Parts: sequence; C-alpha cells; structure tokens
Amino acid sequence: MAIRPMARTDVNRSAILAHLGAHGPASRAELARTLSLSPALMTQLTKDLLHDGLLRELEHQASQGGRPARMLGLVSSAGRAVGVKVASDHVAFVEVGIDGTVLRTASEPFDAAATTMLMSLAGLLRSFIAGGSSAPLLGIGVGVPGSVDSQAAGVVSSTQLKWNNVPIGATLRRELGLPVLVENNVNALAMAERLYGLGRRHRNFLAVTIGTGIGAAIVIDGLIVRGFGGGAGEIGHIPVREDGPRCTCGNIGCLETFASESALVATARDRNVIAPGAGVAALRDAADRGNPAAIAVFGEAGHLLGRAIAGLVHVLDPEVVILLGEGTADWGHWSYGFEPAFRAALIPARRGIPVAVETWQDASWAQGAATLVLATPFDAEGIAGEQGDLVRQRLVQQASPQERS
Amino acid sequence: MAIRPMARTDVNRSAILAHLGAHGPASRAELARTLSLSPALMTQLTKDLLHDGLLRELEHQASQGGRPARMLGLVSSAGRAVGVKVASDHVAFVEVGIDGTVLRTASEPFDAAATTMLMSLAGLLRSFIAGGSSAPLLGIGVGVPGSVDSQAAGVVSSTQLKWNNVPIGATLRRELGLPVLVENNVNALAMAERLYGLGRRHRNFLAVTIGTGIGAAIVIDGLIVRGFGGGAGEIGHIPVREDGPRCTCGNIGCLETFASESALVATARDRNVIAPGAGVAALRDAADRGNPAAIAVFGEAGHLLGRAIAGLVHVLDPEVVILLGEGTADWGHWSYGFEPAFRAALIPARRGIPVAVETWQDASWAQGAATLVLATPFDAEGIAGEQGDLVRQRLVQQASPQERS
DNA sequence: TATGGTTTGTTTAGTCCTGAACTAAGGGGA
DNA sequence: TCCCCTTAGTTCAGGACTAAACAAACCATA
Repeated sequence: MAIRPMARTDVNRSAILAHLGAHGPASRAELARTLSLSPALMTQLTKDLLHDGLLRELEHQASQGGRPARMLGLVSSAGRAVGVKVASDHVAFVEVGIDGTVLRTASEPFDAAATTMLMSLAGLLRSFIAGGSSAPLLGIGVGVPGSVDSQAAGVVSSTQLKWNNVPIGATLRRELGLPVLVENNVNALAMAERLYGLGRRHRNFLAVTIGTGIGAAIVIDGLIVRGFGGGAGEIGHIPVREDGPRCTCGNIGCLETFASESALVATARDRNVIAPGAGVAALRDAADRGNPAAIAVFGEAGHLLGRAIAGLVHVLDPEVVILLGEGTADWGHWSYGFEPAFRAALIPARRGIPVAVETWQDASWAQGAATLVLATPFDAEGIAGEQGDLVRQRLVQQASPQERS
Repeated sequence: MAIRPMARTDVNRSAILAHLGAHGPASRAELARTLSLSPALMTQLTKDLLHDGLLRELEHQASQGGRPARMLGLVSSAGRAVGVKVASDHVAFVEVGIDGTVLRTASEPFDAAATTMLMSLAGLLRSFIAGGSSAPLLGIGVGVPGSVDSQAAGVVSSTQLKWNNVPIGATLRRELGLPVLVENNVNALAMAERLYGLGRRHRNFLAVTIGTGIGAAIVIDGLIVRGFGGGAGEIGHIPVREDGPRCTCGNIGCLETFASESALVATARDRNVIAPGAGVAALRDAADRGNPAAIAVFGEAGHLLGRAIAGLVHVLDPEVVILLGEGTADWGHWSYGFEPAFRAALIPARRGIPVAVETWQDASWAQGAATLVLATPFDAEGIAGEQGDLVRQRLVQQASPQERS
C-alpha cells in the first residue's frame, strides 16, 4: 500500500480553481491556509495560473490588521462542464460554469432498457452540448443509480436500470471525444454537497437520499467511501424487519420496502388512504390536510428510517447527517416518526447529532454529476484516473496555447 | 482540506521496517513495488537504514529470470514494543519484537474504577517493562474498550470502564517517559489483523469482535475509520429489535443485548439452560452435548448478528468480514443461526462475501495494542501525531548515535 | 511621528521523491 | 559462443514542496 499516494503533479493548481469556484474569490494566504499548502508554494502556483489566464487579480481587500490581501478570482470563461442524470425513463442534463453555477438545464425521455440506449444517450448529449456556451467543455459527469466499478472506467451495474456491466464510460468517451466520469448518483450528489452545500464545513458526514428508492453516501475525511466493489452506501437493503413485501433485490424486510416514496405510495394504496392510481403528491396532500392514516404512513416509515440511520451513526460516527432527494419535500411528515425513533436509538453521547435537510431542486441530481468534473482537482487519490488528467489538461491547455514560463 | 497530506518526512523509512517485520525479508525491488515507491528512492532509503544498523543484507535469492535479488532483513535487536489491554477488572501486557513476534506476556488484576487507577497502571507497566529484553523500547500501545479522541492525545471515554475523558495517554507518557499511543481495542486489533493476519491481503474489510460485548472496526483503503469523534465501529448499539432488555447505554433493543457473550449467558440463565452462576463455558458445553435449548440460544443470537452485519455489508461494501474475539471459540454454534440469516439478507451481488474466523489467542488484544507502536510507520496521515514521530526517532536514534552520511 | 505588531506575499536554500537512462547479473535460444 | 531478454539495482537531473528569512503594507499607540 502506498504510504505517500503521490498525487498527480498539478493537483494543487486545480484545487485552487475548484476552491475559488466553490467559495468565491480568495487571497493567496487564505488559499494556502484552506488547502494546507505553504504560502511559498501558493505564490508559485498562482503565478502560473495568472500567466495561463485562468485567474485574475481583483481589488485589494480591507486590511485585517496587517497588509491588505490581494484577492484572486476565476476567469469565468475558462470552462464549463455537463452533468447527466440517468433514470430508467428519462435523462436530465445540466450545464454548469467553472464556478459551479447552473447555466442551462434540459430533460429528455429515455428508455434505459432499450438495446440502443447507449447510442441514443450519446445523441441526446451531443445535441445538448451543441446548444451550450462557447467556453471550453471540460468533460461530462454521469450519475447513475447503481454501482460503478470506477469513475474512470465507468462500467455500471444497476438493478433499477436493469443494467449489467454496461460500459457507459468507454462508450460515451468514444462517441463524444470528451473526458467522461461516471459515478453512483448519490455519491455524485454527496460530492456536490461537500463542495457547495452543507457538507462544505464537514469532513465526515452521512448523506441520505429519499426518493423513489433510498440511498446513502458516506464521506470520511473528506473522501467518499466507495467500498471494495464500488457499491458502498446501499442502505436501501439494510434488513429492518423480519416480514414485509418482497424487495426488488429479492429479499424481504429491506429498508427500501418501507421507507421510500414508492413504498409510501404502495402502503397508502393498500390502506385506501389514496386512490389506486394516485402518487406521492396525493399522500402529501392528505397528510397536509391532517388525515391521520396518511400521517401514520409517513410516521411508520420515518420510524424505521430513524432506527436504521441511528445504527449507521453508531457505526460511522459522522459529524452530521444530511438529507437529500425529492422526498425531503415531505420531511415535515417524515420527521414526525423519524425524530423520536432516531434519538431514542442513539447512545447518549451521540444523541445530539444534527440532522440537516438540504433544500432540493430538480436539477440537483444532474448538478451533482457535473460536479464530478469540477471536483476532479480534489481527486488526490487518483479516483478519476486518466479521465481526471484529461480534464486537468483541457482546463490548462485551452487557456494558453503558448508555453509557460 | 489538504490535497496532498504531505506525510512526515521519514515515514517511508519506517514503512520499510514495518513491512519487513510483518512479511519477512524482501528485496529492494519488491519493497519498492509493495510500498508504491520508486526503485530509485528505495536505493536511497535502504542505504540509510543499512548504515544505521536497522537492516542487514542477506543472501541472494535465486534468479527470477533476471538479476538475482539481494534480500534485506531486519536486525531483530533493533527494538521492542509493549502492548497493554485495559479491562474493567484486569490488564494484560505483552512484549513484542520489532518483527511482531510475542516475546513475553503477563496479566494483572486491576480496578478500572479506582481513583488511583492511572498511577497503579503506570506502576504495573513500569515493572513489566523492567523485566523485558535489553532491546530499546520504542513505545507503549494501549487498547481500551471505548472511544479515544486521538491516538496521540489519548483521552478516553468508556461506558464499560466507567471512564469519562480520562487522560490516560498524557499521564502514562509523563510517568514513563515513553511514547504512548492509545486506541480503541477493536481498532488496535484490526490494525494487527491488517499487518499480520487475514487482513494483510485486503484493503477493505470489516472486523467484528465477539466477547463480553460486541464491536467492530472498519478498514477502508487500508486505513481504519475512526469517525468524527473517534467512536466509529460501535455496532453493539445498532437497534435490532423493538423490545428486549435494557442496554448499558440506556436504550432498548441494542444488538449487544442479544449478541454478545454476556447476553448469551443472561438469556441462558433466564431459560434455565445453565445454572444461575454458570458462564459461557457451561453454555458451550451444553451446546456441544447437543442440548437444543443451548443451541437455540446461540442460534438466535447468530440470527440477529447475521442480519445486522448484512446491513453493514450493504453500507460499506467490504471485501471480507473477519471475526475475532473470545467468542469466536464458539463460532460453530453461532454460525448455525448466523449463516442463513446473513446470506438471506444480502443482495444477490454480495451474497458470496467471505466470512473468515481468525484464530484467537489470549494475548491477541494486547498484541493488537502493541501493533499501534509498530504500525506507526503506516501512519502517513499523522494519526499518531507527535507520539508517532517520537517512536520513529527512538527507532532510528538507538541504532546509530553517529550522524548519517 | 516613530515604533512595534500584524497580516500578506516573495525569495532562497534545501528535502523528498520521481522518471529516465544506465549498469549489473542472470537465463535461454540460434 | 554470441545475442537478446528479463529482472535488480544505481545514478542523475529535475519537479514539487516546505521552512525560514525577508519585504511590503497596513494599524494602533505612545
């Protein structure tokens, strides 16, 4: 095992860009502190980046008691990235600037089960890219519900999409001629959360998504845990009861069969709380109106979710639990069952752990995928591999065809 | 966050020592490969270590098709380490050589609740150390059942020992004048397992200990997960049932109240399977004789343990699950309930994950603690902090008071 | 208005490490 | 026997990074 992982050479240069993108302008001294680098090196690196045209010096900042800081900002025309969320019946696209801001979104119908689906995805991507800004495109991030062997290779297996070892990474790369990074969608979201969201101030957190299914991403020491086979975070299949409906995985008693939007809808239909064809919106409306049966459906799911997550808090000892996903819109109803079960199941020392609910937007999944590209700088361990190098190259090359001093 | 963790300066020198200690003699080329360092650097480092007298060149190895390798071996008189296991009613000591072999063991009664316990522990340690070999003592490793703020600081909180923020690290350091590394006992054991045991070939595994209580250590990418507060791995308090006896943590339904040796004994007594004063040995004997009630006690515990660990496998996606602790002696009886519950609760893709039972010896806990000292080299992230530096200094200084070329 | 303290940023000398080119030492086949 | 192949190990030039010393720019206070 490597004692000194020996990051790729210009990781730090890109880390500066990513930090400025995520947090806005900063001084050299501040960058050196937050990135744990020496001021000396920061001088060197920023000199290069300024020369390359990726950074520019902004105005001075008011003195903090000493010499005033010269702020550095990104040259926003330096690049853009595209993120894709793949679902079984549609794909969502988003284009983001180098600073992480969403520039453009789109959504298209898509049949993940079709034999030609890889080609049609490539086609949809091509036309989305063509409509974008003129800034150089650094790469494509793809978020999928399932396990991915590695971001760089991008071979996907997913029960939800009914995919088995689909080489989506290699195919898109060949078709589009761009760096392509593939990741589990929850992990991608967690990465976005770490760079731009509540996770920004935490190096250890647990991100839980509530949607059609239920998932989690584990961030330890600032890095996402992928597990041996890239399948870490599958909390949907934690066994929580001895009985219950059969899960898509074939087992009985999985958390996902009790605590997910699909599970809520199924239960509510069984109990005639909502009409046979109604969805989660109807259930929410019923609960909003104070329907006790609807409230109970949320409460029971929240109870099981709370106990399961309490177990994870014991195992992982995170600093905070962050809730994400479409389902957070109904969190008010969930929390009714969640909070008491969660707190009661925790050992006293952890009972005060914060549970934060992140504001959710439709574009968030795809934005998370785009973050894969922008987060490449943080990839000190080489998770993104060769594709990460390509992203870095594109970032630097586009700005300065001339050689560096 | 640090993009490039920038390991302490002579980490690699010590990594070489640790590798040779754990795996026996190796050639420069082999060391360079396994430690992911360049052959060039290996030449430099081994030159220093040979000069310092910590390494010696052994005979040539038969050619592998090219130039035959010159093997390098440890000079075994170069150092020793002492490990301590602290329990509520006793402490166990072990002295190990630099290559990890156990040289000497001892066990003493100890009252963890006494007000003078820190001083008496220091005294017991002093006398144990005095009886040891003449090789220089590199440091003391202490394993405790509870959470530790950091190995270097060594402030311990433990419900089992009824300790709250006890500064055992600082106290022993002051009293003994030696580097002291403190760690949760299960984490210490996992570290030993990674260096010398089944974990040697795996960078991602889950180690589960069955004893008086139940615990776990999580190893991801070769590093132990400590969590935000140093309390990761507390699987004993995962909620597994809505009912059950009250746990020492104050809650109801904790795994530990069903699946631990104490829980087994309590259940067996309740059901009159064993006499009121009898212990786990009696229960084992009964199960060995084929007593169905005794077998059922094991089976039920195994069932709950299997489901809980299946949940962890989903969340963490380890390569292998390793079982450790006194309780593994009865694993034959546990597995009767464990295996079906475990396999049935796993998603198909993970159903084949191996579960390995490590052979267990009385000295293992203390040996794990001693490994903290010997494993300091692997501490690229600075987990052991200043204490790790001191260990490294002692290792190098003792061998060569003269300056290095 | 000097003086010292504080924060920012640069320069310099030196450490750690790598890649590339090299030497060393064996084996096997024409 | 000679030549080529393979693996082991060394040397050398150079890159990335840091610590330490220094310079720059501001503030507060006597």
